[in-house]
Amino acid sequence: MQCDGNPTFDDTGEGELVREEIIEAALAEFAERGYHQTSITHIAARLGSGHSLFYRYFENKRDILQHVVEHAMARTLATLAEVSTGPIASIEEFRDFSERLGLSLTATFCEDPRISQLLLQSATVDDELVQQFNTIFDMGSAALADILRSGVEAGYVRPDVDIEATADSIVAIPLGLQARYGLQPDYEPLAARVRATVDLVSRGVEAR
Amino acid sequence: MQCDGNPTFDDTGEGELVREEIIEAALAEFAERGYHQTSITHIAARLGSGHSLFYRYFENKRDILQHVVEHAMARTLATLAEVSTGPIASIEEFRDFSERLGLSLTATFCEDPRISQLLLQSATVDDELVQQFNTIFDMGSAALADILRSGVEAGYVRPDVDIEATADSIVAIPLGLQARYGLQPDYEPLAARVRATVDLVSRGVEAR
Amino acid sequence: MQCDGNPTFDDTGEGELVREEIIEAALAEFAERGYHQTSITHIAARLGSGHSLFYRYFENKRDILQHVVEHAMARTLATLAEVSTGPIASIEEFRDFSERLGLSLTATFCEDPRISQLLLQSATVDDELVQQFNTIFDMGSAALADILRSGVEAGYVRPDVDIEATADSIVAIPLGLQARYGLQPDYEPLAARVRATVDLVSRGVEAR
Amino acid sequence: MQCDGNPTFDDTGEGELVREEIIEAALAEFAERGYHQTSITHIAARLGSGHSLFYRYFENKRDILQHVVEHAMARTLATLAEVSTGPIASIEEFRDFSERLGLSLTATFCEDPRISQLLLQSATVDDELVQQFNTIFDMGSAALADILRSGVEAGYVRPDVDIEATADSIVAIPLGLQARYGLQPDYEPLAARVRATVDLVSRGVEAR
DNA sequence: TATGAATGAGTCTTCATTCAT
DNA sequence: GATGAATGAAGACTCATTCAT
Repeated sequence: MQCDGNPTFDDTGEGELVREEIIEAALAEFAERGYHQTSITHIAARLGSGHSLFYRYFENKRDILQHVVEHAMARTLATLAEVSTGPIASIEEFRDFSERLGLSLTATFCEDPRISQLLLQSATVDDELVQQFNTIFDMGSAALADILRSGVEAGYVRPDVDIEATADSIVAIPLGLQARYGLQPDYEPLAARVRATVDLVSRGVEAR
Repeated sequence: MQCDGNPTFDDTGEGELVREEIIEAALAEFAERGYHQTSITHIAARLGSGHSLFYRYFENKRDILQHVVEHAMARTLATLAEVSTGPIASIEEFRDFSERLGLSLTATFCEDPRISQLLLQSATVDDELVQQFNTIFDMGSAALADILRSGVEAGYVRPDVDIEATADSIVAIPLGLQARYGLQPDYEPLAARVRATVDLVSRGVEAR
Repeated sequence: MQCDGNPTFDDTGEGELVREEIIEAALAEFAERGYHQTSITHIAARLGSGHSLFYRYFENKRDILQHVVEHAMARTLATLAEVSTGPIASIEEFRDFSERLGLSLTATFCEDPRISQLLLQSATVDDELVQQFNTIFDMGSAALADILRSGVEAGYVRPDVDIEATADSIVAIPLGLQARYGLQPDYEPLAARVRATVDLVSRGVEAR
Repeated sequence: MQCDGNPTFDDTGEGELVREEIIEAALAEFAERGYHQTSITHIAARLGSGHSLFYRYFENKRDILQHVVEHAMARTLATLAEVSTGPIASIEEFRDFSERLGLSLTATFCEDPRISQLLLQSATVDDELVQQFNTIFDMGSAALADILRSGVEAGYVRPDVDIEATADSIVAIPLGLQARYGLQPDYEPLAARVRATVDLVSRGVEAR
């Protein structure tokens, strides 16, 4: 009766494979028609299996959204992790790092736009997901704030910037762009926006 | 079929008042529980009227969303109109104008956060509303691009900026901030973010 | 509260005129879209008046159907009355009378097919109307039985016919034809069917 | 969309049984209270099941009417098929065949009067069913016309009959009788009418 | 483990009817 | 007399969820 995510089988068995498949199918359907317009039957149909299979692996519809979002988030974070480097010592390194990060994210989202579509939708479902969204935003902003702070210390960032507020504004940029272009992303135009953003931000915070 | 938006009464009569009331109630419900979670009965209950009254004034649920969104948009545009000024001749004027615009919008959204909540939701309903959203974004971006172009001509904006891409990035900022803070907006922190954004952008595009 | 068909005004006043108009409009709508698919609003729209006017003149939707049917029936009976003649003395006179009757009815129905459409529908509404329909049928059959009986006495109808059963069968013919051709009646083909029927019946009952 | 008449099970499984039961229940309800007065809930209540079960097996209310009508038609045609014989060579054989046919149909309808009630109703639902009704009528009439034509060739039918028109008139007879007596059929009186009809028609077309 | 039959709560929508003006 | 605003009962239909097999 209680299904806490793992049925009887252990996490590495075949069951986990099925779970992945379901999440994949759900991601596809949610992204294509939206969470509210997607029924369990839609997901099952894409899997080519009966719809009650779903309930062996997930509590309910809401439950799987949670998992799908986490899944998508994990993939995004993996992209971010690839790009992280050591400490940033100059505005050129900052610019360089930002561009690599931005372009890499862009590539990821262009490759699988469903992730982007999903994230935008998730906030309309309930407060808990909104909280989750906010947490991610705040983590991103905090990380950026750290960088800016060390930039101030290192002297390549203006000391008079409002660190937290500026970090928020910067993190907001890819988010807003995703809202506008996320549904049918084209790499080239988006890459141009990334470069423009990097330019804007670098000059905006640079100490002179 | 029989109700094309306006019943028999003319636009200035009492009927129009009821329409406004319904729109107001729908805005409240949509913002509070989300479009998909709101039923016609919810709206009617808030009005204290029978649910069929709704259908005298609006075609269906989708129809009223359209109207509510237009309503909200109109209010937002009214705010923007108040701030618009003549030509901008220097980076200081640019900074000044941006700040007035941002703070004014912030005030509007803080006063009635439901507008912001609604706009974010609307895109999850159907493609038509997504298009509408994109159109608004593009209009904002185009207006800003015009300003930047004239700034280049006037010499206070660097001539090497990618005008369109930069305009998009800048418009994305308030959008992203709204996604993060729109649901429970607090004027002061948001105002700080506006100022930080203005600072970032002004320095980012300024010719030196 | 009780509306027994006549409001306060007397039957010859203007009120009666409005009643006729409503009945006419209802007949048109019922015939065009069917009783169940017709709403009071449809009728009012055709009249170009408010829908509550209806309730000044008729109890409810069911009530007006009753009236419309009676109206249609009265028109049909008027047609029949025109054709009735004195006693029928020979098979030629029988044939002649039948043909005049049949063609006259055909002409009436072709002129206003709505009557025919209505009568066919009425039976699907409730038992009372079915009873009414049966009564009409029986009256027709009884009248025809009288004629046949006098024909037997006069010697031009075979004495071995089952009078009642045969009368029923004969009355059934126009009814069945109406079911098939009543909705879009064309005079010529229907006239041919009338003539064929008269021929069939006359020869069928004729004494030799 | 997902239910095209047959769910996943194949036609021979238990599912087909349930379908039959639903059709039977719908036939009963439609006949008893009329198509328009019958709700899906009525049908489900008769089945003793939830109303949504219905939608697993049929698209919608209109859909099941179609099926019920086809079901009824099939039973009727089965009756007709039993009676069909080889070529008819004389007026006596014609009379004989007609009587067997008529009595057989009468027996069928008396046994399950709901079929008759249903067929009469179906035409009030929509144009498509009216077309279907007309097609049946025309098929019957065409078959009868063939018989009459071969009767003319064989010499036992008067050569001066208007074949098509007469066939229509004859087919109209059972139809009209059904309209009058179909709702509460009694075998004996109906059999008398069949015999009278056969008598009338045989003498009416017989060559002398 | 997997299936699909069954259910009932919930949603949108229509429409006959009433009532204040 | 006439209007149209308002209502509530009722109906079609969907879908998440459960359960027996």
